[in-house]
Amino acid sequence: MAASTGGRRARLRQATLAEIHGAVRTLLVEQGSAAVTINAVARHVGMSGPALYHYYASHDELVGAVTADFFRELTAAMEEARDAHADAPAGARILAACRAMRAWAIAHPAEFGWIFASPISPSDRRSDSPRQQAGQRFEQVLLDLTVELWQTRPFPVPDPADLPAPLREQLTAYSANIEGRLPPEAAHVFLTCWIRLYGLLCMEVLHQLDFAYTDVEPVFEECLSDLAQVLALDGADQPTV
Amino acid sequence: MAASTGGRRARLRQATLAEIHGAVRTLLVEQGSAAVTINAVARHVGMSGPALYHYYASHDELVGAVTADFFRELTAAMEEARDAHADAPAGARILAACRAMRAWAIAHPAEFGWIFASPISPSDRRSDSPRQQAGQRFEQVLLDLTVELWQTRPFPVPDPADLPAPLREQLTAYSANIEGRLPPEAAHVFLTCWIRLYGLLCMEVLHQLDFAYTDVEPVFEECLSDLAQVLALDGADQPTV
DNA sequence: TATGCTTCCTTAATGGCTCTAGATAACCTT
DNA sequence: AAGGTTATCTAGAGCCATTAAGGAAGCATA
Repeated sequence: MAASTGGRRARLRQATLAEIHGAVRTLLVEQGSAAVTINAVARHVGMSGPALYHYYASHDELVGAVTADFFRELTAAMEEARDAHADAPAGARILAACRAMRAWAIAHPAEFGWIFASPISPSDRRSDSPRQQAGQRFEQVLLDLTVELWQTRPFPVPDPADLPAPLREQLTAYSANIEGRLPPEAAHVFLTCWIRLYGLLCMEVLHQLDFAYTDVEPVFEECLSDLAQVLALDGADQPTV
Repeated sequence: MAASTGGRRARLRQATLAEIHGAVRTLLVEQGSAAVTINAVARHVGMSGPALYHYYASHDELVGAVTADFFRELTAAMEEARDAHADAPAGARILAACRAMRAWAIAHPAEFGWIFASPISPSDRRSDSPRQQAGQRFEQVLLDLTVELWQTRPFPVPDPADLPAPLREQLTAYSANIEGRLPPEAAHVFLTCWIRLYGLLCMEVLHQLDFAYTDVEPVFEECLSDLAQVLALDGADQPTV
């Protein structure tokens, strides 16, 4: 192995990688997922086919790498929204991050499709793949914000005794998995909110709502205000429901 | 064109079509979406490649036809659950149909993936494609039940004046689209419930919840009881919330 | 400076795919 | 029996992913 950072070769390699990723994205956006073939990408960057195998071991790996890019870009957009008003309360920053997520998804539907609706190739199941790592960092954004909210102004949670045992066990495991930063019942509220938000976005981007809506934005906003209520973000010190 | 029904030829053709669909499904389930190629399907039914083009004009059309099958099978499963206790109140039958939907999706994840997460090929965008027609019949099941519920024991709806204008306009259009069987504000409640349910199922089947849950069933049940509350299905004549 | 290793790229080739074209047999109607 | 229809075949063009084998250029060290 040569110098992995800094050297001229390494810089050139990075530039080539960036060019390859750019070509993949262009093909995806302009001609759809099926147009992203090794050969087409290679042609696009002025190489001939097999040369790409010096950068990625397979078509799947290339797709996984670019999908990780998309994940990171989405994450960055949400972090930027979160940090735009760093002094605002956690609740406001949660909403900002959620809106940023949808804005990115709407602006980049093809990319979001790869992030979300991809069958997740076997090679990307291993948790050390770039794709999985980017996914974990993505999840952290809203989790971090929710933890902060929980610590500064805890939201109402159900009595754990009211949760069915199988659910409670899974929540306990998840709570441990995030190092106890949320207790199981708070994790439950977090996951519930997250599922509603992400599920709605997924349906919108996959065109499952076309039969009823031409513009999902108000639906999304209503979902957000539902969540604000669940998380007691309504400005008052205690919810006045 | 020869006789389109009844004749011996027509019967043979139907049998061949069924065999083709069966081969597609077997390949999909056992080896994944990518294994469903024209050639592999043809081999499976003992034909050689191009012969399939006498039944379908393209790979996309074949996939669309089988996806429509899946849609119809899912619809039938829900209708069966709905009709199993034809004398039960509409609310109970709604819940039964929802559970049947999830049961089918869990039992047939690959098929559900085609129904839900397929990019919807351009040829299937036309509303007369078998795929779209099956989709419409599918939507009707829960819509019919909700209409019946609305007529027999109306659920609480928001004041239309509280809905933002853009949303209200879309709901009015949708209400007209379903021939006014639900007024816009009731349609809003229906769509909201529908989105939560379908969105959750979609996330489960696409493995987007694996990071937190190993068994989504209790989450689904909690979602259902949320919906039961929204639709005031709780047995009392009026919700006691 | 000369030698050899590494990196990047090429062409050639294999075997798969979709889909078209043309030919052939078998079947149905008249 | 004749003519049209239907179902199938083989051949082939033009894609694709991937492997193999080799060449040129940069870099490092003797």
